[in-house]
Amino acid sequence: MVFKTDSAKKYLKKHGIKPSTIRIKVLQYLNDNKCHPTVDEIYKELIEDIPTLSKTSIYNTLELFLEKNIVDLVSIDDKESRYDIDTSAHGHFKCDICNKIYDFNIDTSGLNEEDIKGFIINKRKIYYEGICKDCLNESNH
Amino acid sequence: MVFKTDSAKKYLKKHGIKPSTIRIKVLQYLNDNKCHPTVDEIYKELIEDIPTLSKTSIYNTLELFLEKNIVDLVSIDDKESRYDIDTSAHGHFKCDICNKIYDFNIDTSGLNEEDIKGFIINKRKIYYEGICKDCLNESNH
DNA sequence: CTAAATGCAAACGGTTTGCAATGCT
DNA sequence: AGCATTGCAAACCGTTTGCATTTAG
Repeated sequence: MVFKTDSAKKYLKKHGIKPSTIRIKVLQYLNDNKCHPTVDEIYKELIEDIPTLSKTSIYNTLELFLEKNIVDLVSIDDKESRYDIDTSAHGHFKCDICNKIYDFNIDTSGLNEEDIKGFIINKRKIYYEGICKDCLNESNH
Repeated sequence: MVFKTDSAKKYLKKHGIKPSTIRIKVLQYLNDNKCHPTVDEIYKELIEDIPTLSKTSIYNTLELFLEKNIVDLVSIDDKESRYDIDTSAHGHFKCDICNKIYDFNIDTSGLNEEDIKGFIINKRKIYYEGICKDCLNESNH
């Protein structure tokens, strides 16, 4: 699903973000690459289109997107931050072998949250680690 | 609950760790301060007892503890790593106001993990963010 | 014209690394 | 003596900062 420039502009405006060139490109990249990219991955891709691009701008843009709640920060990787355009409730699974990150649906509504009753919960981050199916099959060869 | 030096030694040996002075002290610190301390916090405390202590040794020790599975890494704080001597299944709540980290019991057995069926799950990390009761009360004054 | 957005280079800070010094058996 | 542990200093690297430059309405 490609995010046309016009739709991207509208989308940003709707969320109170002035649609600059970089912001539109980053939004489109996130939408086309839902693999929770890092700043570096986004930068390496967009520098092809925008030769004067700086990483600072990527950082600024993602910071703004986080504030406006159109992306989520994924901290499953201890080294660098990843960004997810899918802000709906779901979990992330990281394979210890291939390091791929999988999304998975998770219904947290049934969870017993007695211990933190009366707390305001703004975000639930569910990170699993283990070995994915592909890597398990690989090791059976 | 204080971890006597002898018990700490036994505990380390049982988990295949040679009990050096630093390892014993770090274990005792983690056991006495179950607030998921950072490397810096541990270092600042232990340097009082061991004037020649280096941060590298704290890093080494915690790395070893992680390998031997007697501590868990808590990555709820994006800036620095925290370490938890309680390796039983439980969630962590971080207050956005006071930054305190609360443990809470959570029963993940009821979660629907259909999407990652066939995966080996080694670790489930549950991080919540929001506002804790204390800070909510504070704002009512 | 003006304010916002972008770019650049340096700084920052938690963590890692290589190696020398020390400690333990 | 020999091997593991510890300490030191520098390197590393993702991220932040300050400020100059450019862009857009």
